[in-house]
Amino acid sequence: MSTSDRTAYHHGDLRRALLDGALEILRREGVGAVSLREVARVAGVSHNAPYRHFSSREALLAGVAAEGFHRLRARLVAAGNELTALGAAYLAFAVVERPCFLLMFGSTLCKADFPDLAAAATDALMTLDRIAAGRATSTGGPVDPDVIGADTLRAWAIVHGFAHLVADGQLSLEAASRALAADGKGCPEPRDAVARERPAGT
Amino acid sequence: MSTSDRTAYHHGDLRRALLDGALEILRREGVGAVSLREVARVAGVSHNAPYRHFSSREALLAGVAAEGFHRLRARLVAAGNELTALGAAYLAFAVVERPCFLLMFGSTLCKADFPDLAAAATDALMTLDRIAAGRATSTGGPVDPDVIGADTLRAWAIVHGFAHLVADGQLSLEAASRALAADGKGCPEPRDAVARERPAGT
DNA sequence: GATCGGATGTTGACACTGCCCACACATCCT
DNA sequence: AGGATGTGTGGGCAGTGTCAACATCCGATC
Repeated sequence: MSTSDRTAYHHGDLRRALLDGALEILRREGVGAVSLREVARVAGVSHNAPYRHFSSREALLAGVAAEGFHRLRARLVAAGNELTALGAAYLAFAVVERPCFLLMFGSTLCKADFPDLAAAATDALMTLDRIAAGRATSTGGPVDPDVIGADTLRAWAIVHGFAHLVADGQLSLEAASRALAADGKGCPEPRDAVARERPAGT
Repeated sequence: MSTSDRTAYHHGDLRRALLDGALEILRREGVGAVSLREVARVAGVSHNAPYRHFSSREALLAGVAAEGFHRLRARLVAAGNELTALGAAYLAFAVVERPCFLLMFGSTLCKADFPDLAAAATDALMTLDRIAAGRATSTGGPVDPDVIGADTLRAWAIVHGFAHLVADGQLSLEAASRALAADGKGCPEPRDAVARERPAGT
């Protein structure tokens, strides 16, 4: 009834509508409120229509999470290649997209069950490494700590830790940002000095 | 029927049995499988008995999570006061008690709704700071970044980040342990030198 | 252009869940 | 002895995920 307005029997792009609706509900009311029936209701279809596009509720959530990783990746790319800016972007995503962030890195989904989700996650993280280290890495497969830079790994852990602490409400965004900025400058120890040499934007 | 064996009508210590049963199910089948009815079934009581001890499913989960924080605290205390050992203990908890860890730091529970849970969390984290910094801090209330040591905050974020990455399966335990150990020695930069001077056990 | 197959959406049903109600039982206090 | 109170029971309701059978539409093929 929206995109191509065929006959009102076939939706047009129900899969897209379901993902959008699910994200909307996720953002407003949390992951617990995302039910197949409610999402179907929002999309204006019967309670079983979603099963033509997602094999289960988990699969729908996996789709939403995968798109979350795509957005995270886009934010990282847009942040430029300075470590501090990358960290800020990561943190901002965790705050602005809190419910989605918690879905992406939570216990609800087992990434092994959803290859697309796993790929999206790896892709985002490899992008982070590629930007931070200023070199090209292949995508796909699990994160290999021997491939990813040791510096990037450490930076990732710090930022990820702060992001979770903030998302959980254990720490204020201000405190985390301050600590993160201080760490970025205060503790460089350039084992992988090449990546740090470039002045970068901001 | 267990502790004091009164009349088999009154359970004896149902609250305890419910918490134990819930933790058991949580460990074996994940948080999604923890339902009030199933927990009641395991405890051998009617489907409504749990409501005499927990006002909702969330409240039961909050109780389980609070006990998780107590166990985490115990592990930290037992680990001694060397930073590396503390980090390893934190990481070990995330791996061994993965479902509980994810419940404790996940989006399922809003800590603001459960004061006991919030207190348990703060208590564990303040214990971490107290051990790491070798000084006494007051307990209760949210974590104050001006009270907690800057060094501890940074260490906490790193360890917490690695713990989540491992728990999510994004990183192997070995890689995280290695990176953590390397970081513990490689990047001291003792702003808060007092805490590090003591040789400590192990 | 008619026909048929596959993709997509619908209706109905079942088992399960959280939560509310009224009721039964046990214990304790006066 | 006799309520008052805490604790467990049984029934019921609305909501959910999922399955099976059916309806409808689109596009390829004759």
